Amino acid sequence: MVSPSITTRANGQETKARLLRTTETLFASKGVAGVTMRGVAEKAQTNLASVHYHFGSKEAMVLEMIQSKIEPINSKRRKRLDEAKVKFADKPLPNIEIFRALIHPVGEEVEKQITNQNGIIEIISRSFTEPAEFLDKIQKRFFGELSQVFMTELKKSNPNANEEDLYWNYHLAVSSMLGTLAQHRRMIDFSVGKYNQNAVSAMIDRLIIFVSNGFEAGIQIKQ
Amino acid sequence: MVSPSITTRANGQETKARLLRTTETLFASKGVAGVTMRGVAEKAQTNLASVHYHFGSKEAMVLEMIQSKIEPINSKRRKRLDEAKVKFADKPLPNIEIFRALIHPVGEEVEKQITNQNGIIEIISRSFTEPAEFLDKIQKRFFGELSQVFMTELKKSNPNANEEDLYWNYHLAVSSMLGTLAQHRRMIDFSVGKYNQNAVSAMIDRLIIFVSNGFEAGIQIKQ
DNA sequence: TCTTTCTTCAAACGATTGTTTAAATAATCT
DNA sequence: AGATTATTTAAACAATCGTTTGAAGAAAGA
Repeated sequence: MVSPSITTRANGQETKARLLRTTETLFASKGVAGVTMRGVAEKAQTNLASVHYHFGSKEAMVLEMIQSKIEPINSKRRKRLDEAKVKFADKPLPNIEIFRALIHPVGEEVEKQITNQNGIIEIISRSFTEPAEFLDKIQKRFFGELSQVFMTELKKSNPNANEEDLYWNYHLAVSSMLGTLAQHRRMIDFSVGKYNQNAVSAMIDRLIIFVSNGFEAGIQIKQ
Repeated sequence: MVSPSITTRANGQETKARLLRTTETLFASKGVAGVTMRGVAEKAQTNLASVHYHFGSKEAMVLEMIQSKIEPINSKRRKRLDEAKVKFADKPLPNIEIFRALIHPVGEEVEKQITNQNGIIEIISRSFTEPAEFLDKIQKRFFGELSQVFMTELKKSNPNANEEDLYWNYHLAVSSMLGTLAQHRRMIDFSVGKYNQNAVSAMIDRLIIFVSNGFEAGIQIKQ
């Protein structure tokens, strides 16, 4: 028989999606330790074993959820970088354009969520305040290759800079970005009551300026 | 068994110190989740229940250990700030002096440890890659009051700056510092084989420049 | 010495965790 | 339809954790 689209049975894919959403919520509010197989199963209104059936393990489930959240951002990062290259027509990019391509997509993703339930910011934030073994996996998986792309671009834009300086300050820039995202909840204490999506956007814009200026101050010209 | 020691008995205080050192080692290498009461007891060659006897709970034990590591750094931070005030004789401090007082003591503490076993950097790093509930306690306990001191000083040094800009960029600076310390292991990938205490010192110096320049770029002058 | 206090010990408690098993149910295919 | 596959279910497994208990041991005070 046909018409598989009209029939809306609980065909596993739907359950899986429901499990991922639940994982998202739990992870955003309590981190990886707060994601328990039983908790996910219960909140997603299914059985404990079916969670293993769909993902194989807890770690695989959480990583798949994180991937679904970070991948779109990384795509935008590459896209933004490419657009900037076109715009500047093979001339070396200003550093701030490179860091904008790296950082701004995070803000865009935040704004995309009208119903700002389990914010992407919370996901990212939690991702970088997790026990180290977990964190390492995330970094290698979602940040390794991307870093090389951006590092290459920074070299092009700063051909006369000491290479060691470039590496160090790129490291500082990325660490600052991650640290700021991870620490974003501290902001709530500052901007009492005013914490919203605009506040996040403002933070992102400020972060870009902060980071690119810090970066440029740190690289010295050869000779 | 035999002649435990010529000098003293195992009088509790000694056991407690031994437990704290063990906690240090485990925490530095595996984080708070890697600190198990049984593991600590075993490595410290004492009994499980005696760990509770000395600390009351696991959390209290870990926090006491962290406190013993962070307190000296915070003392140095205040001292450095006071010294700078004296040096500049009531004139407003350059921002970089303020950030140097905030950040440099971390590097000093690293250099102090000749036998660089469970480095202070690892402790701090782990402290900021822990589940959020734990992290919040650490931040409030070891960073709340200190932040106000430094914020006040920044206001004095930038009397014409927009106060909102000051808050935001101080937040960015602190987050960058914490993020960099937390992410320090990424450096190992960069400086293969060359990762040592000098590398940490170099990182600290670069971080100070990075942060103070990022900060200054972010604050705009009123009118 | 006797007594009191501090410290250590073995053992169990109680709760939670990720994972696996094997049977039951639902959907799909021939 | 029947056979096959995909999914869900209840139940148990196995391991780990922080904590508590009550008694034994050691040090210090009287």
